[in-house]
Amino acid sequence: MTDKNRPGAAAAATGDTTENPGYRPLYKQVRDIITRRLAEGEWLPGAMLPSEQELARSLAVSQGTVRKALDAMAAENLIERRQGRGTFVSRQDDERVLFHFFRLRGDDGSHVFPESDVLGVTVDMPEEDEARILGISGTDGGIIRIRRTRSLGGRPVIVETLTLPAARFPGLDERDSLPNNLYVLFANEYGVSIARASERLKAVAADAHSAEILELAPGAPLLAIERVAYSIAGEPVEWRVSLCRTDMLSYASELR
Amino acid sequence: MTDKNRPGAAAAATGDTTENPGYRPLYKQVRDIITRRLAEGEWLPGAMLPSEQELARSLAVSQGTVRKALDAMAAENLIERRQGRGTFVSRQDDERVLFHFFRLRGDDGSHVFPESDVLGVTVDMPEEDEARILGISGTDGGIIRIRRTRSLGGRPVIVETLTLPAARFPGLDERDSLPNNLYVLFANEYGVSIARASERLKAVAADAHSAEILELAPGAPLLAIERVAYSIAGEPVEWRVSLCRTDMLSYASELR
DNA sequence: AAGTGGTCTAGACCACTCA
DNA sequence: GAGTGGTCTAGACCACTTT
Repeated sequence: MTDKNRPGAAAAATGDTTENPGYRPLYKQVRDIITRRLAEGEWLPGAMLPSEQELARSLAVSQGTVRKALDAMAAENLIERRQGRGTFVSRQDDERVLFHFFRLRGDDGSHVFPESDVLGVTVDMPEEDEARILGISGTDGGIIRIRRTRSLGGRPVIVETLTLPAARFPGLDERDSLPNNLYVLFANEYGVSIARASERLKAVAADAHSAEILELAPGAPLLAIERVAYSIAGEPVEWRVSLCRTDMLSYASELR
Repeated sequence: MTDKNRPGAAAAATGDTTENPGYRPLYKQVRDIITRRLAEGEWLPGAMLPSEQELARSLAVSQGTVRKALDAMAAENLIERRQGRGTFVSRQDDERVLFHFFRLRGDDGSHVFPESDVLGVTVDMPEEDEARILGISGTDGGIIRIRRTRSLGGRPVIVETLTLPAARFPGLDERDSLPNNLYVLFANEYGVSIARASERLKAVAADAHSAEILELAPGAPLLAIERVAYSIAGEPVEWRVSLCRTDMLSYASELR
């Protein structure tokens, strides 16, 4: 960070769009550096980052530049800043994060916590669509499929299939039990933090199997939620298809 | 803005949460002032705001403080900033805004423009739920209901009912025709700009009437989207319930 | 009292747009 | 070349948390 605004500064893959070459603001370079160190596990979830002053000194930039970089990372939910305390790596079990990635609400808007029951875990070679979505090429190994239901008050309301790249989660298929919140497991046991997800929703008719699990008549309307979740580094690490009965629940979306 | 950080500065209703009293940052006060002037129509959609220098001078704060206020407003999609050109009031017909409030996509992710056909416009006194959602009290007058379908390639894919507070949109019920994009009409003819919306989604079975319009069998699964849209000032100005067949479409949601 | 992030200022310079 | 927003710096002070 000695020569300012050097024209050849690499435009790393950071999700920025329509970036012109030849110029990359210092604070974005700083953001990329800190994000990379974060993705590499230098600071674990919940840990405190060095203070702005320290980071500024070690990166040889002004405190204001570090501040702008950290503010950008906080806007991406990678870190949390607390006045008087410090800057901390976001935790997947934080309530704010938890409900950010789980958009189903009670009809009165209340938060709900469905309990999960695993139906089965299998390891296999990916189908074509699975390989494409998870970015797996021929030699990258197999995938783990998890089938589970999620229940509210003993009533099954969701049946879902998760597809994970096995290389990322070694031994996951042999665990005795899986927690309710898989993202906490991903973060704590495999160093994979989910930063964002992209969802597509449809209304579908229940097939015979799902209908039986959800205690519905075949053909009943279900909300199908298809999710691809991405790590901090921006790689797809989970493909999840959920079928939900929405007579007592609804999916909340804020447009702003 | 003469006495800095005066403790008693009013904490206006700006959507900020858990605000402690007795202190309100200058840049938030500036943001509120400019947002209020914007909501009052001082600058129309597409118009250019005064430059940062001018605003800073007229408000007797530093340029950096104005910048932070404008950056916050840009993050709320109220304004758009373009380097070298200026700061402009967001337009509802801007492509970015248009698809921000319309989340249905083709199955390949493509943007899609359904054509609307109005089935009927009526003026009435609000039902209890309509009055509650739109914040209409007894003497505030009636509501306008618009029923319409939206079609892709001649095939109806959405049937929806919109409920509007009549006081906000005088004469809307007597117009010869209504445009495809109502939010442009709201902004240009009634000075009502939509700043944000809150949606709830469910999967439902098609009733006989909707099924006939959408050329489906009764009981077919439909995506029900219930939206409340809010003006810049934060008041609810539209309640919309859409029933969509999603065999060729899906609802896109980005979680980040 | 010490340390953290948050605000505010003032000034210099850069990138971009347009006349 | 003039005017705009964007970046970067340096320093002062404020609010908040912890010791």
